[in-house]
Amino acid sequence: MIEVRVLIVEDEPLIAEDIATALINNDFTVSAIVYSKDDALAELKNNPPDLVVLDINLNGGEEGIEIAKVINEKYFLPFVYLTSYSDKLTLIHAKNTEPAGYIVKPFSDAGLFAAMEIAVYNHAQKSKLRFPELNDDVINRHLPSPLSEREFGVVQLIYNGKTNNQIAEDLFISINTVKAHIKNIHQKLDADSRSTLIARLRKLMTN
Amino acid sequence: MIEVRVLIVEDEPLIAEDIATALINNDFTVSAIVYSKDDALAELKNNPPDLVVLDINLNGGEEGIEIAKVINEKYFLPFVYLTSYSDKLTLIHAKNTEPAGYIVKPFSDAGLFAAMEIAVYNHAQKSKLRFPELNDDVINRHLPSPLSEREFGVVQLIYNGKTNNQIAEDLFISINTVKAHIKNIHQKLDADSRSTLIARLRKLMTN
DNA sequence: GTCTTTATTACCCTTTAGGGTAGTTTTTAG
DNA sequence: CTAAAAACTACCCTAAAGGGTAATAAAGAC
Repeated sequence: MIEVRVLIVEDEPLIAEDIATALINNDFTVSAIVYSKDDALAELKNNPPDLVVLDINLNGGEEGIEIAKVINEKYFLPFVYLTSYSDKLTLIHAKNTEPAGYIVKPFSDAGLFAAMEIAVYNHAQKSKLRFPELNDDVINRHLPSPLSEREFGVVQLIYNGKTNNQIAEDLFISINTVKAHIKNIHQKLDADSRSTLIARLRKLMTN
Repeated sequence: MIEVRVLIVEDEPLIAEDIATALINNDFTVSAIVYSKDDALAELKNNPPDLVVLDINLNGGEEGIEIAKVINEKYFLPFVYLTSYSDKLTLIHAKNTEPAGYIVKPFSDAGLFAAMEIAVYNHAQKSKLRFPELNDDVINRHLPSPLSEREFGVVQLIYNGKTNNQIAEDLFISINTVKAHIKNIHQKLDADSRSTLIARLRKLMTN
């Protein structure tokens, strides 16, 4: 079991405490409880959690949504809104920030737990989509002259930051051979250095 | 408007033609119509589309689902199932392959169009998650000694395959300065070459 | 105002990478 | 079986990157 650190952003201390207790009972760790947007942003920067519980209506406004936007822009973290079904307009704004879930007040222990679990799970799924492994089919369909299997093997090692020497050792071939392969790879991918090669690979993998 | 090339996999030629006509009427391009799994795989390899319309029940079996699995493993393409609500077990299998949508037979022109639009849109959203831009906050929270703004600027250029000279030109500074920055960056990120640096950046961005 | 961090530059030297040419050995396809 | 493609190797040379040291200027913190 991996520790999940939760940041609670809620301006009503009693509710915040309730949530904290419920979370701890369900094997979560509370990284901090904050009562304002500024404190929330500071916590995100200095003591980043794995998940954020976010009251939509902070200090009478929609500060929760502003925090959500910052999370989406600057941090790759899941967050769940705390909501009491206030006004519909706020809920529309909230939905557009793509929250991992909602906790509706008053909440039950089980409901909280379920929302958190789903949030963590969905975020793990999303994580898998980021920086996927190189795939020869995806790459080759963009190339006039496709990479051979061996060349693709070399490409993967370059992509993972290996030097020519390390590649030679890994593949049990001479460094001269490695260089020859890289020469051909550079031609096929129109690159002239490892780093431009890697940048091009990323591009090919997204299209 | 960008051309969307659609591969149709459907063993009943009449239905396939219907779909093709409807697609063309809705400004899609049909890259090919195939009637078997083997032909579908060949098309994916040799003439890759942007989207696949996939009959679940090909040749009496569940070949459509097998094709879907290959698409998920080897290609990063959205696909929509063609289904006639046959048996529930098949539908469960189909759901597990994460299709971008379903087209239910008999389909209407509008229904087809909607399903395709949604599929294309969702796929574009997913694409954004792949290989995201570097983010200094995300990177710095993993580092004991964070990157300065300038260093992060250099990092981004390295990440995009620029040489030291190009970086110097881009930032209007001396190549010696660039080298000094890179030296510090390497220390902070525990790297000793551009490519290991890039690999490490990827790793930091996913955690 | 001083101290610290960041940014800037220079010089030197070593290692790594990249590009050209050329050759042999496997593998694979027709 | 033969031709073509892919894999492997060597050698040479140039360019780029990386690491050490050191010094000045600018910006921010206290």
